[in-house]
Amino acid sequence: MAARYSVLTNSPAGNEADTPTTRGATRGQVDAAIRSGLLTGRFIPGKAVTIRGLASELGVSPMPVREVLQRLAAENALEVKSNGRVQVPDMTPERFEEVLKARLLLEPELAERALFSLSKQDIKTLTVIDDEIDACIVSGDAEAYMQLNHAFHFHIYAASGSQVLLPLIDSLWLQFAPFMRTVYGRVGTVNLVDQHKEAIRAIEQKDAPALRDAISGDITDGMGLLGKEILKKTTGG
Amino acid sequence: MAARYSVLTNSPAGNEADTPTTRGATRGQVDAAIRSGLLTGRFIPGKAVTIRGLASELGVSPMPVREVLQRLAAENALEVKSNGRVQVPDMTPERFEEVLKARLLLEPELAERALFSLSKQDIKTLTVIDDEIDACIVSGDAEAYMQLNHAFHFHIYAASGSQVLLPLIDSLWLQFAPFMRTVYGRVGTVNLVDQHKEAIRAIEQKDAPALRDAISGDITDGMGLLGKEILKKTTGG
DNA sequence: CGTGCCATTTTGTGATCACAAAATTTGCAG
DNA sequence: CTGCAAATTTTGTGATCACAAAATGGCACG
Repeated sequence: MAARYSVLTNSPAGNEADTPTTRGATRGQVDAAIRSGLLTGRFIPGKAVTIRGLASELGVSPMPVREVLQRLAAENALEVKSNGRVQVPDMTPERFEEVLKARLLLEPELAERALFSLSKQDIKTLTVIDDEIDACIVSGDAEAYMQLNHAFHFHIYAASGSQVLLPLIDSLWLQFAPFMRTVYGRVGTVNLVDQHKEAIRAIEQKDAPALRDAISGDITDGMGLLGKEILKKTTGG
Repeated sequence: MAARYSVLTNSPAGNEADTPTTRGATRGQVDAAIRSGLLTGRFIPGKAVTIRGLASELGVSPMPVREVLQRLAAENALEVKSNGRVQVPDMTPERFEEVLKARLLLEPELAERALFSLSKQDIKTLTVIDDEIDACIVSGDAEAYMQLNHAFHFHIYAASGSQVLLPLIDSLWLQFAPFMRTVYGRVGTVNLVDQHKEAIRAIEQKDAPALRDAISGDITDGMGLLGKEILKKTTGG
């Protein structure tokens, strides 16, 4: 069977106007594809991912996939088992509690650092994103919700220009996102509440403590309550 | 010149009692070698590292080096520039301040989590390490000092059994270690003071707040004061 | 019908190759 | 001597290959 170029690659010889000069373009596309898949929950925790499988699915050789998988394993988004097999890590209560703690330590801090770099245009963008999030919650589109929730948070964080804290938070999101997707698949999205509007108000008023509280509350509401409950149930039965 | 198997590799065909079953042994050795080199300051910030260079230096093919470099780049220990070149990132005041902040947020927390897992044997080990550190400070052996200081901190942190916070802190150390090495090379090690003895005492007495303070103080003393002063000078002239 | 064993297939790993882009050196003209 | 351009070397990238270990499936035997 001829490898059917499925997703984000076209003919490998004819890219003239695309990104011809950029070194490592293929790797970048593979990285973006897998990363996006993890963040929106298209990879199931515990499921093994194979180099050749992803390579043929993306229409590229195994080489760039190998490198990207190593990258993601280094960020603890994927797990390399002792036999070399790569899989999406299973969530455990301990891991979950640690991710929650780390998020609560780092994200409010980075949000505050971004506060005075956020323009009126940014506020408008955040409002648009939050409206779309509300629509996804009622429509029950978990994948779109996750993508937009990520966009909301990282639109704030990215404004900080951070080079250290931001990658750490990136790693955290990659770790809990696949698990949260399974949670939404089980309990739906209607129970979701967010403190995004409080966050937007705090940004408008340049109120740092309020922004910290909103981010903390959003993390606790969206992740803490929901996830802890699920983990209790799954470990119990 | 024939590639002289320099460091940690022997004949590739005769490993029977070593690690024959372990998958990815070569990559693991390359990873350990480069990581150790970064943590002890054998790589200079701003200096480019080449795949083929490291490969021939370690007596392996470029393949495992490529993957390890991608891993370390994902941890922000190395920087992949737009032309594909890989180099040790230069330290900037902004980066330094962020690393310091992140360390102060994460490391006291992880130390506290490890507190009740630290045995009397661990305390003895820490005491031995700290004695060796004192010897290195007076003898001026910066490389050994850095290796031991890392060992001291991570012997505590590792006891926590953390799977999330520990890798984040790992990434932070890889980011500031090469820079700190250049600092010690400039101002020497005699000015170094550490709060390791206070930390050991807090562990003995299972005093969590005291341990947090000791770790925070150690970070501030060893990194904050020294590094900020250096960065001010270098950016000023 | 269950269980252990063997053949087959899948998969990761390390090595090598070909190519293009980038850096470096060389050479020449002003 | 200086500055620019062409040639050479270096370097990263993607692809393919060979091999070993692991997983899978089927088959025989109890």
